Amino acid sequence: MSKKVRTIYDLAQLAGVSAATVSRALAGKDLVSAETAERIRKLAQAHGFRPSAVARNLRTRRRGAIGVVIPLGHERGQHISDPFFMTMIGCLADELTERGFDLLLSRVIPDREDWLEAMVDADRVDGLLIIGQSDQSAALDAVARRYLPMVAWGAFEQGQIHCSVGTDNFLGGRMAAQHLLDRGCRRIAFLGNPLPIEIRQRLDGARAAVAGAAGASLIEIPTHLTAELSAAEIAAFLDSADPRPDGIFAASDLIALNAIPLLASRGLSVPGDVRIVGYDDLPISRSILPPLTTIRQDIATGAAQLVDCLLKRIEGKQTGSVVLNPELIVRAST
Amino acid sequence: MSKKVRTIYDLAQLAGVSAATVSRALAGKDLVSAETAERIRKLAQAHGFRPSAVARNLRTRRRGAIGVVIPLGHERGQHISDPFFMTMIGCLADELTERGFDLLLSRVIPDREDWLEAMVDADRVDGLLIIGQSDQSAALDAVARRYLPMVAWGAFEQGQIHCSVGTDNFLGGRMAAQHLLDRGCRRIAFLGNPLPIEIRQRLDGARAAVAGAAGASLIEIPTHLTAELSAAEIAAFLDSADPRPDGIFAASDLIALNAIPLLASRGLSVPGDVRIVGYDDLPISRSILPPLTTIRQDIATGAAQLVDCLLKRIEGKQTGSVVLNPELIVRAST
DNA sequence: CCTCCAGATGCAATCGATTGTAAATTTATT
DNA sequence: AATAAATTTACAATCGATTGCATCTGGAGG
Repeated sequence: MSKKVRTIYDLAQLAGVSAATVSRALAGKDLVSAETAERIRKLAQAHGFRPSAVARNLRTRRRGAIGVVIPLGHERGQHISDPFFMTMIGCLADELTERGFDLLLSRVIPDREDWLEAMVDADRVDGLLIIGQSDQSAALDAVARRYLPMVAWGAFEQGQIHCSVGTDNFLGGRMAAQHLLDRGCRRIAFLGNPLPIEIRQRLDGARAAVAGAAGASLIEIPTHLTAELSAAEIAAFLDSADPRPDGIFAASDLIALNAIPLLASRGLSVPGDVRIVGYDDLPISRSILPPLTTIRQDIATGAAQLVDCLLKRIEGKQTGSVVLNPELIVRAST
Repeated sequence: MSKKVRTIYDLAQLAGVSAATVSRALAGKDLVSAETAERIRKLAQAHGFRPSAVARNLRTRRRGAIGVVIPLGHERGQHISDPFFMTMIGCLADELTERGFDLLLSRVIPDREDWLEAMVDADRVDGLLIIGQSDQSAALDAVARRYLPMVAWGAFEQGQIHCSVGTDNFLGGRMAAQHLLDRGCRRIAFLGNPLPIEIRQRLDGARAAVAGAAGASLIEIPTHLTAELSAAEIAAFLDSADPRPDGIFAASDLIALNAIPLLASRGLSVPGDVRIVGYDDLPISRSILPPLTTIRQDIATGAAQLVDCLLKRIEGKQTGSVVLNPELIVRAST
């Protein structure tokens, strides 16, 4: 074995052609004859040669990578354990690799205001995906004015400048509440922190449904931001509520998961005494007892739409925002 | 405002110096006078100029990015919803950005054998972190022979070639079982699929503890690979076991979370009738009812160690594998 | 047998920053 | 004042691939 083939020049020498020909052969251009191309490709394979992505990126002015910005949790943990994000990342990774892009992951650093500008100026990626805009809508709009290839996951609001892809949280909330009403519930409790816009929209949906049902009322219980820490608040509500609710709409499955054992420990059966609906359709929601009725967001479709929009924008086209429909999954908890 | 400053040449012209000086000033080298450097830096700031990372990478032969390989789940979902990975990614992102590296995320594509080779040859990253080696130890060893900057999270086995960082699963398993024994349990059930090496080591630890206790026995119940799907198997075991176990060691918190409602629905109280220990110390384990006793892996420390090892290796130094100690967190479930 | 054309290949500039070394400038020394 | 020493700055090569344009080759057509 001779010395390692590092560059297309090495390979060109081996093949007895010029570097340009090697480059074209490996890129699959039709300017080289089929047989030469084949020979070069075989040679590259044999020597385990892959052209340097960095050099290519410099020349072609394309980065071959998409930046994905996610509110990743650590000890201080906000969404730290929400499986939703993990699933989303997985789906995005699939979509992006399929289209030949790498995935550059970034943490949001909340204490710096120019995090988005910095990302854009660093120019290491062809586009940006923002997962979980929460309350950054204004920041996104500001950047969206001058930077096209950026799409955000989450709520759609009238008047926003940036492009977003997400499910219709209002509709989802209404479906959940309506389902409880259809099952005969009349005193419905909403568990969740309405500060993030997505949650507020779900609450709005629930309000709309309840307002349309005779004799029904909605009790709104703001829980802690972090689902895991909200158990105490839920317990306090359950012990003080009089009369007790006969239906619960939890703004996320994680909250429902916290609530169910609390109900059980108070001798309340699900769905006998209280019916409960979650949101997200986490995998675990299917296997707990009783299996949880929930509103499902199709994450795979969402990820595909995100990437579609982004690629269109990378090509310079404008795209509108996408609002997907959520789906009611009925299980034993109602 | 004149036309956009895109390159150091543009900036050099503005500043009335050469590109080389700009480059050095921005890089903070001491070859340029302090005042010139300051002037250039101000100018760069004013024009929102950042030197191209791609060009720099090409010249310096450094990539400024670390590849993180994770078994990301999608629909077929294996670890799809395990919050452990999300937390790990978050911690790694912190450690890496702090040290000036980007995080390039990759999905494992299980059907291709050369996934690791491809990653290495693509040469887009300075090093690789493998999270969740599961059964790929041999593949890792093969690559480790020729590729230094790679560290894997997970189990350490005698004789492995590659560098790994992880907690002592044997010790963790023994601690969990010993804790149950100390609480007076004598018929202990182990719930978990022992195929992944990490789980097998936990089982081995549990065996060792039980073997050392008079009159105690260990019942090994292999559950489904995916924690979420294992409920049926656990139920089947609970209904057939005679006598019923008085202690349960779940190989992960997720499994314990599945098991607890099953126990409750059979009229078995925790910890009155059955004590139960989990593994991982997920955030939700603290807030369920009863709060779960568990074995905690310190993910933050693990992530820091992973990055430390990797950076040493990028500098060409050898490093040994690191085995961290797990910690028993006692809560109300035992 | 010569010209022409199309297809295949090579030349050389280019992407944007880094850096060894040479040149220019300033400061120190006698 | 003249030279040596030290400090700044500029020149130009380099990283490795891409690509417009020029060149070469071989066969068709006249």
